[in-house]
Amino acid sequence: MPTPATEDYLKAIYKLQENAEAASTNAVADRMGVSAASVTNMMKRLSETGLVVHQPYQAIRLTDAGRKIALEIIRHHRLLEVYMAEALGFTWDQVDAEAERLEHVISEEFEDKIDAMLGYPTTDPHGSPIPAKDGSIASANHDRLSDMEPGRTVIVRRVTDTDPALLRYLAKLGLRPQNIVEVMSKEPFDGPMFLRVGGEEHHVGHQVARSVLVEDVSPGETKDEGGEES
Amino acid sequence: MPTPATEDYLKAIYKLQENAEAASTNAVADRMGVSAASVTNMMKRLSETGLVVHQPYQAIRLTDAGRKIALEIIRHHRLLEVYMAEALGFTWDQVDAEAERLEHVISEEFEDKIDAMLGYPTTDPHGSPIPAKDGSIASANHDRLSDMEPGRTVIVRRVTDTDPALLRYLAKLGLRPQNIVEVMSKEPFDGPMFLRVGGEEHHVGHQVARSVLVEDVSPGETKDEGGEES
DNA sequence: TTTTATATTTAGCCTTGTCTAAAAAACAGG
DNA sequence: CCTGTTTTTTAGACAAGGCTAAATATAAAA
Repeated sequence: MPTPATEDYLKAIYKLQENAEAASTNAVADRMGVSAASVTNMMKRLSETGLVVHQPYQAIRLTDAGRKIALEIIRHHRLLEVYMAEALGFTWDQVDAEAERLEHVISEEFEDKIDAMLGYPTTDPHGSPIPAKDGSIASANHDRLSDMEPGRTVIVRRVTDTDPALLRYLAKLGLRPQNIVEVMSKEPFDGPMFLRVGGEEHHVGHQVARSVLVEDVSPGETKDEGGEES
Repeated sequence: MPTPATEDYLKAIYKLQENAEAASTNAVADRMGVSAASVTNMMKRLSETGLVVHQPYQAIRLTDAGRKIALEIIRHHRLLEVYMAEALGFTWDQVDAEAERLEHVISEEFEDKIDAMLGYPTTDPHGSPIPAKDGSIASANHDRLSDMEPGRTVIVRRVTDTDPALLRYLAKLGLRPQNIVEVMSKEPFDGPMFLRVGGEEHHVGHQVARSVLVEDVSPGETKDEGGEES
């Protein structure tokens, strides 16, 4: 069985790769809050146990075995988040920190029971997909709210930040999954956006809008697969 | 914050003391499944942090600070057991192992939420008292079923074993908290007892009967405080 | 292409928690 | 009161994870 530390490293590497970022030593160190030297050291050991591939000075990649563990832990994490929100009345800004610790210790039985009790949810309270038991995971190709042009109407699908203060702010604005947002206007040079959400109007900064993933549902908009903005 | 290992040591020492046994190095080692040398080593460090008092070659005692931590962890453990049994449908033989890992990682909020959701229970599924938040704990002075004489009628109050196989056996016999048991007969030399439980009759071995704590409710029986059998 | 800056690795050290083997203290029996 | 047994402690090692400081690659700039 992998240790909690091992699981955390694999998860960090997975998230970087998912984000299409290179899992460099520094990137992992940043995300984990440890020194770069600690990462190098850990990667040497994870290589030996066959969970990652790491040639010195190159990006770290997960092996199939490593990815499997990462996805199991992410599954635990997100199921726990849903459970704590639904069954225990935690708010969406509290669940991440709690799940961060519980994810390493719950049994397969515990996982199965809460999964069934929740009716086999597919996303967590922040809209992140919950990996299936077989290791498959839905990969939605959402846009960032910060990239949407004025006049667009979008549905919030996911929030990619775990900072409790930010999450409370987003909840107050109504920027939560499933809510509809109209982009009224947008200032240049990464300036603030002017939004209409559920009857209210708000100005939100660029950094905040970046962490909100949306789906364009503007009239006449067709779903195009993987189109980058030009 | 104490580490999980620290918490486990303090809990082990607490349980020995609760059982009126001396918390010797060997006793703790046994209970923890570690070597005696590991215990000596750990006690040196726990002494330095003021959680236990340990003079070489003498019994280990908890300080107030150490007892406080032990009780917090036992509270976590027992609340989690109730929660998993009531809310998640775990059987009473499964909850101990699961709680053993979860007890170290749940937050104060998690503890409070499940406590409230369960209606502030005072005992766990095995009848063990749940320490209050202030560190107080109900100390019931129960007898062992194995010590009860033929003719007595008793109510099962608590089971002091965590072995899943034994617990499943006890459940099948009906030897669970709140159930009424009549002692029909009892063989000498720690022989088996013949019991009537809920309309069925069973022969149970001495070791098994020893792990069942009961309250005497025979007709004409008065509650006497702390009376040892003569 | 040489210099400079940045990223990564090495080297060496530390803490926690564990172990085995050997030494020492405590206990028990005669 | 001495001797053998049991208990406990000491000594020394090890693995996991982490750190800092120094060395070395790599990438960027001149």
